[in-house]
Amino acid sequence: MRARNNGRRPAAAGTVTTVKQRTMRDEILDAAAEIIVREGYDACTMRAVAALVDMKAGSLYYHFRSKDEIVEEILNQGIETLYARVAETIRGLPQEARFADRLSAAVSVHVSSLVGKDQTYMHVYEHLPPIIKRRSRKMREKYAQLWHDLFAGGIASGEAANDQDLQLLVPYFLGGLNRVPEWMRASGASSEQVAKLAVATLLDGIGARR
Amino acid sequence: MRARNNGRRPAAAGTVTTVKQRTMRDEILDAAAEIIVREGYDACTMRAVAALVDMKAGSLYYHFRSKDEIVEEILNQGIETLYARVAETIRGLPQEARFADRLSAAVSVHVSSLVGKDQTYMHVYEHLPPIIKRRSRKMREKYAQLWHDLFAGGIASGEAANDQDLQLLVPYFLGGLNRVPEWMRASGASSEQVAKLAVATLLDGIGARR
DNA sequence: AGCTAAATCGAACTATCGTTTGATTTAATA
DNA sequence: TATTAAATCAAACGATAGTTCGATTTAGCT
Repeated sequence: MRARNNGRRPAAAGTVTTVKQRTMRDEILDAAAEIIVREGYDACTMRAVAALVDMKAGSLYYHFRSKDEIVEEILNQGIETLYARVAETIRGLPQEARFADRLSAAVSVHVSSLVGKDQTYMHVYEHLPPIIKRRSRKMREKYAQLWHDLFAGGIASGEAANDQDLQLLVPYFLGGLNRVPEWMRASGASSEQVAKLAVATLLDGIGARR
Repeated sequence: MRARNNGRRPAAAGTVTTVKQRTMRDEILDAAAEIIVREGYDACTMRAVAALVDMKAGSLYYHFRSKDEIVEEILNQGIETLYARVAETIRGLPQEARFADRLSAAVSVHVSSLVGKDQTYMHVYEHLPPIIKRRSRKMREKYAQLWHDLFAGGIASGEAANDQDLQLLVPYFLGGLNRVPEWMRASGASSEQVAKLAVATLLDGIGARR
């Protein structure tokens, strides 16, 4: 583990605000992610990535140690960004927010993060070979825990039925949401529509009221 | 489109029952599917497939024209088998069966087809590059139509709320189900558990009863 | 036994992959 | 301007992929 610049400069002394600087490293990551999303993992060759940032393949190795490092970083950044956004959203809700509102907010952020213009790299996950997938398991579990806690809170407050096995419900629910981007683009649905559908369906179900 | 034996012999003259014959073609397909599921698409090389059926890579080309043909056939067989099973299950239900029962039956068959010992090849889909995925869109849409009709029937009979946008609900629901096998193996849940959870959640939701 | 077609082998070919490396350019500093 | 470090290039390397094809084996039929 050699020390590395990692493409980011420390904030200037005496400055509190972090300056978000766009580095070559970031551009390469974006390019690779774009190719994976659009054309699949196989199409994401070092030469293809390099071409998208106007470089030759070999030059990428100045910024990354290997292709795996690129892919792994895409995945990690994606999950961490998603986690940060959803966690922040939940944290920012008023104390008295109802379960339904918490859920709505979380789902909205989750879905829009996967397809919005601010999109993260998380759905890249679908395209990855199993070997690389496994490495990110821990972070994914941490993210699932976020939702687990959200649901548990709803049950504790009596706003959600407590006959749910959260160990099954959470991955089931998240699994459904993660698949959304694939057919969203085709159907032309918006993040808001999907979020609304997901929340309404999850909370009330589609059964006719008795 | 050259005429092909396709690895199956026509039933003998005068015979009504179709004899299911295990051909080399089928074994190759099984081997390839097994590798994809266990080790990912990248690991599914012609040499790896050949080794699993005790052959050399070149010999596979006696049975298939290309690797793509193998992968495509795995995908198509999987979807068609799934369609056939679910369609048959729904068709076989008594006329007076309630919507909840129809749904339960369909979900059970769907889920168990994805993970059971009788597993189809459908979850191979996850691992495929987008180019190959797109080719199967038509059949997948046909399958979705099956579920669309099921839901529409529930709404028509008043057993399901009619405020659902089925164009969104169906892919959302199926998307969730298709992701099930991945975490099922990890959590040790059974098909029955998952099917029960999915149906109960979809019908009643998890919101506390008012 | 001899023949024929099906099935498989063995060995190569071409293409492309990730990666390495020494030379070269670019940009900042002294 | 001279020096130096950062960044990129050009070209190749070895590995492995899908594929091809003539030779060889296997199995059924006469």
